[in-house]
Amino acid sequence: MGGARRVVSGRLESGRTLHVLTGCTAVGKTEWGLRWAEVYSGEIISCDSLLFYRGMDIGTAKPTREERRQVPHHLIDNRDIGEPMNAALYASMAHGAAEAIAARGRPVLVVGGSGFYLKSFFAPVADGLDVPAEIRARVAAMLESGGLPALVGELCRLNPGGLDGLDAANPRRVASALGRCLASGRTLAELSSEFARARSRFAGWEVRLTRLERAGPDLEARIAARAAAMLDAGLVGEVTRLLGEGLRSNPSAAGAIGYRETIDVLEGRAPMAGLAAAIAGDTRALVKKQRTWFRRQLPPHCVLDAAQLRDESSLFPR
RNA sequence: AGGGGUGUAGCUCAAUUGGUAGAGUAGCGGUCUCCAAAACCGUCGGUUGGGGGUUCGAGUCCCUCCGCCCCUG
Repeated sequence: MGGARRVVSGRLESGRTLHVLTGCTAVGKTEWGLRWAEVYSGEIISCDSLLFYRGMDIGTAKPTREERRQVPHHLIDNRDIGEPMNAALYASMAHGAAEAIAARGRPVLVVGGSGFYLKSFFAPVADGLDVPAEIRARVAAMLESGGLPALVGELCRLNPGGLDGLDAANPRRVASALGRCLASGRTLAELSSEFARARSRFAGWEVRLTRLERAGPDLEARIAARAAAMLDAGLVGEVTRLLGEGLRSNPSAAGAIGYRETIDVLEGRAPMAGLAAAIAGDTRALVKKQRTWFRRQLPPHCVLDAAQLRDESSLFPR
């Protein structure tokens, strides 16, 4: 097996290639990614927005200690629950990890289902404009006192030519857009035409993107099993502990599937008896959102039926 | 068995003294430049448990049957 491995990985290592394995939650990408990385002596870069956080293990179905001993994993457990995370930071960290793995002469495998973070491997996701804390605070104060209309009004004043397709009903998008205009002194149209010329951090890499799919009933059964397994593994205890560590101060983490439903139970808004079903239901909703993203936002890619995969060598066909 | 309560969208619930049955959520579709398992937008959805009656008009009032819950025996 060692000999075969060397031959195959020798073929893979010509040039800088990024292998990206994605798919919706519970489709089986983690298992297949592990097999592939083990056989080809690769290292894994996680592309899941919640795996950064230390302590969020059970509810995120994080790769186990044992799995991480088998194959080196990157971008897992490197933030405390109270620390913010975002796509620009992710892109920078992922790029650093990929360069380091490639420098070791090993194949790079990205595994994950966070669409926006995934995008950073084949397109720019942020314009690099640094919005000072002072401006963010001023925008936040404006939102507090005048509500969304105040921000939109100010944004219109700064952009007499129009808002460039901005979703003016979305507080996050509006606040972010206003911050960028104030920080740069430019209009949204100017910023976006500049952004359109930006290149991905991985522009020099060959990106090979594969997405796993799975038939409805099969996936449904895996979602239910995943929710039940989380409870068996002690999800309630994990959430109780994280609440004590400030889970609530991180909206993304507190709103994550598995966590928000458990918080509802712990605070008496929902019955313990319905917890597994609630988690499975919200997981289904996530799967739908992921599929919309994959269908509409990913570049053309290879789609494989996870149930029919027999061999990791077919994951990234030429 | 007697007394009380209840029945409205897949689910949780609204609906002035009787006056065109609405929300949230799930479902379906969509947006995407620093919270993305986020945030936001659009849209489908009901013979108001069944039947009868009163009324110009009934989710609402009356009768009856059915289901569920609580109390008493």
